[in-house]
Amino acid sequence: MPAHTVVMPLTDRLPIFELAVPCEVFGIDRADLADPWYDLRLCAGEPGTLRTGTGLGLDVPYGFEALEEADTIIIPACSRPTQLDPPADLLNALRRAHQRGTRLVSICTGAYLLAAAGLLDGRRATTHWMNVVDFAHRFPQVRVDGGVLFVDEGDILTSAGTGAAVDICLHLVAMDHGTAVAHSVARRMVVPPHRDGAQAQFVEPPTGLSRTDGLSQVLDWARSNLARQLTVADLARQANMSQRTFARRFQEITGVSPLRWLLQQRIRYAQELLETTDETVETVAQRAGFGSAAALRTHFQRAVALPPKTYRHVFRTNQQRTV
DNA sequence: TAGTTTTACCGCCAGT
DNA sequence: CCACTGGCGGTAAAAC
Repeated sequence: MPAHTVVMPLTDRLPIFELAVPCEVFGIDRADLADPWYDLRLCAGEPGTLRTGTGLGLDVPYGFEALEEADTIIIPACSRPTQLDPPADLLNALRRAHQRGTRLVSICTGAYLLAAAGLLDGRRATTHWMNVVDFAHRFPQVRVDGGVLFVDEGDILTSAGTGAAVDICLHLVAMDHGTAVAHSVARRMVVPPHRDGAQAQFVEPPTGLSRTDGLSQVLDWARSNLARQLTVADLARQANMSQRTFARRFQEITGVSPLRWLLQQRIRYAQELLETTDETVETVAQRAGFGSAAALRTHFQRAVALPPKTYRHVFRTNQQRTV
């Protein structure tokens, strides 16, 4: 099987971080986790040296024609002038790629290019929260959601600012190679496992700590006690809050309701068990805190779009030591 | 697969 | 007045 080709079109004066994250995830050979890993190519429209927003010079090996061979195109953040007046040849290349069925992914303000190409019309999308108002004004046909880390529409994915680049890249790895591999990459990058797309673009208040602290302990506790079939009432008790207040704070901080979050954790743990053990679906269901295998199947099918057994079959094939 | 019981969610509002 | 908590009840969702 040839490596999945990821191509990133770069534009002048782009910020460096959103460029660096996909390089870290896809550009390093991680054949020990999944073989082959990805084939990452950087391309640009302008000949000669490209500069990042901070003035660093980049020699880019490919032109935009490289986009034609991409399985996935990741559009990193771009400078304000590029947002307002994107290169027409790049927009055309993106439209053609979309027609071919290429997976398109934007990071941060890269969403401006997808929107300018008309590819987000009528769809849900996100971008950096600081740009949401401007974006919505410029592209009223796009249903922009400034409250999530990323939006996965299947063939087109858009992610929020800066740090969310990590989340969406790991999300792509999880879809292509399973959650265990994505977790390994996260561990090597020394970032938390992987946040769900629906999670809020939560920004820690300047004074920090106290607001989230009580809750994050409860989340850790819940994650390590999944098998106990915890209810929302149990979590509220653990947090020392009334159920009403707990639900409210939970929603504010994680962006999802308590039960949704619990289900996400259970699904994710079930995925990991399916990938890394030979336990029966019944046992996996128990260990992940589902009341029955039937309940696991229902939720698993809805969240992952595959039945548990099929999922195991797909992702156990190249299962190996994960660091 | 359908039907019943239990649990969660969220707007509303009163109390601090 | 504001900011927050927490109880109630209708509806939606999950569990059985």
